[in-house]
Amino acid sequence: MSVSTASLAFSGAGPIAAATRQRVLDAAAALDYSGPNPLGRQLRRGRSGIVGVVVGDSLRRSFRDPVSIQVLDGLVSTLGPLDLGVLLIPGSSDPAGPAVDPLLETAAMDVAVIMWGGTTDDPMLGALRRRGTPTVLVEGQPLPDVASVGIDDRGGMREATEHLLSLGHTRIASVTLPFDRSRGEGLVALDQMDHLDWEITRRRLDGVTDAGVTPVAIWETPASLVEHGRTAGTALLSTPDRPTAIACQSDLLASGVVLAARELGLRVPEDVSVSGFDGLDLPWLAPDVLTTVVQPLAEKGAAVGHAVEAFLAGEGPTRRMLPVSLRIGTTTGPAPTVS
Amino acid sequence: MSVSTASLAFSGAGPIAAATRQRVLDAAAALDYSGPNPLGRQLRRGRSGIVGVVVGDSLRRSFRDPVSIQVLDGLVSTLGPLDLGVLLIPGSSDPAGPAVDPLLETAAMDVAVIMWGGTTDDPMLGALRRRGTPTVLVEGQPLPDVASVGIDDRGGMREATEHLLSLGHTRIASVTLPFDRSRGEGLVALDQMDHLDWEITRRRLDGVTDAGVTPVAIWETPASLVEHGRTAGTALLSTPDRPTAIACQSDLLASGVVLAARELGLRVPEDVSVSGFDGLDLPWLAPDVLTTVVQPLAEKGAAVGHAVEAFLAGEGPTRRMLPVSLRIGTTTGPAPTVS
DNA sequence: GCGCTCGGTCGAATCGATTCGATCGCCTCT
DNA sequence: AGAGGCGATCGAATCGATTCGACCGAGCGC
Repeated sequence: MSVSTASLAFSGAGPIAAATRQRVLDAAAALDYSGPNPLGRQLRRGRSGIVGVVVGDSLRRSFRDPVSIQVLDGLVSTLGPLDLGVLLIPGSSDPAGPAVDPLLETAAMDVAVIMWGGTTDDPMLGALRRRGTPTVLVEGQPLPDVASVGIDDRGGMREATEHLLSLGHTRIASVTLPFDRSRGEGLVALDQMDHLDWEITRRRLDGVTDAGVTPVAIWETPASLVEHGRTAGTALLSTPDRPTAIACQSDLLASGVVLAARELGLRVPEDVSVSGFDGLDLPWLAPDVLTTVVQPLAEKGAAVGHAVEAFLAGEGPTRRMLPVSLRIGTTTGPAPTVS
Repeated sequence: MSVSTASLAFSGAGPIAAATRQRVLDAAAALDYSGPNPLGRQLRRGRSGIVGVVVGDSLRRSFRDPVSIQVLDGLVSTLGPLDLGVLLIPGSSDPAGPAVDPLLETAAMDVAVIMWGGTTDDPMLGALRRRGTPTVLVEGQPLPDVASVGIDDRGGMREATEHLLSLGHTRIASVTLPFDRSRGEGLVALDQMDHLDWEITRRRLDGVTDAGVTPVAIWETPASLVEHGRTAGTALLSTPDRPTAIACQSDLLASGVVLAARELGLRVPEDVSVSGFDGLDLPWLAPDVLTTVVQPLAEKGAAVGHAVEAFLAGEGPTRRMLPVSLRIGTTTGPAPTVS
């Protein structure tokens, strides 16, 4: 029998007699041949069936972030039925090392996805453009030739800030995500605002401004983690003229701030109000429920999946912005009356 | 110029004149050819440079587990320098769906890794054997032809239990990981012990027995998550003759039990002692520090990486067992005097 | 001056599957 | 009975890079 017949037998497509098919399968079993070699198939098809996903910077850090996880989960759920696999690509964690992971340069992938599509001059984008790999950017600024998926960060943060204003707060501080790749930690002076290079941080900060608020303090954190929120909260709430409300750019940061407040003997929300961003479930804050801007995380992953699908269908880069909504919990309340 | 010369120019191997090399690169730039196509290279090499990793069952659940994350991180760190990529393969989460993810059957991979290498009759192992893909099993029972990486679960749990014994505890309960794929939740009667199919759960339970203890209650949880620990703790500590110590099979479960105890108004460790397993940092338990069996998570990932490396070097399946150590924190103390 | 050697370049085979067009019977319709 | 049609099978080209052996010219030693 010929190779072409065997191929027909395995693929199932094309006209083939049942008897021949069985004969091929028997022969395959005898030679313990276990189906077509994926590499040959991929070369012929010109498709690897693989989507490279750059998850934040270091894996350890990204994977501790429930936000990334849930988006990734939504993405995988969408890609699975399309017979696409997800190749994990570490972002550049080590400033001394290469700017982009070698996988990004050499691995076979049909489409690349950059979660946390960060800063404006990202070298990863250059590498992908050079290779001609279609790219989906999550939470980055829109670029020509690059598909993007984002949420209404700015509007959501504006809404949260307006909620605080309506409760009578005037001394509002902000705890933010990193400003740039150097990931500083601490108070940001007004004259340092120009090194704000991370798109998502900028947009969420702009939302506060949109509500007409100038924060009494801006605290930058190196990553969205509870411990950094705790550090920020401890610092911000230990000052004599402490803020009465703290708007955080993520739920993990916010929950750290709440923990810090509790440790300092402050009541939430009677003494200080705290708001977050993301809409996570935070069981360890129980019985408190965080006031937060809820973003549709699984849908975001699905939207990324659809953007990938569109690329593979030969359509151009797509652009999608998902809505957010404010969820009012128990961590925000009326501003304390001045004493 | 010829294709072979071009290949030499790009690979850098083989004798090639600098002038020719430059000419090739210029021509490549002119035709905007961006280096060799990975698929052709892979087909020729017979290697895809990809390691398929099956992470627990559903991605959402696995990624909420810091243990998986840290092992995965250690693995990626080891694989990166070897120019190997990690392909994420969802485990079988949906009992109605296919037993193994199609990726496991069709994706190109040089080696497969199964984290949480679970139950004895795992259909994934069959699929991989059929394909002839070398396989590394984490926390599974040793099998011929399959490399394995594990820790001394049994000894560690024995040590933790002996620690509780030395504090005078006699009424010791156990909160366990899932027994089998059905993932029940609740008290396990003694006559149901035979459906204990998950290797890791069995070994950790055996460790308790090794110390000479018969648990006064065994509570099975569907997954290693804080909320399941809280449910278990609430149930076990609400009974009139409650245990004075609870040995948990994971830190997340243990932290849930501690939270439940606090909610019930019980003091830890004065009223009830709690021990965990894994050695995670649990900031939300602060200022308490969990007594736990510490396992080297990043090293475990690295060990998996080395097992992969050994396979690719043509060596047979390797086997590795890593040591654990007991870390005594503030959540265990002398048994309360009987009233 | 002749031949040998070595650095550099080129041809061609190979990895494994897919797929288009061609071929070959056999059945059916007229 | 002859011709047309259709279902089944086969050949051969193709995807793109790697690599072994062959080949060619120049330089060097005898």
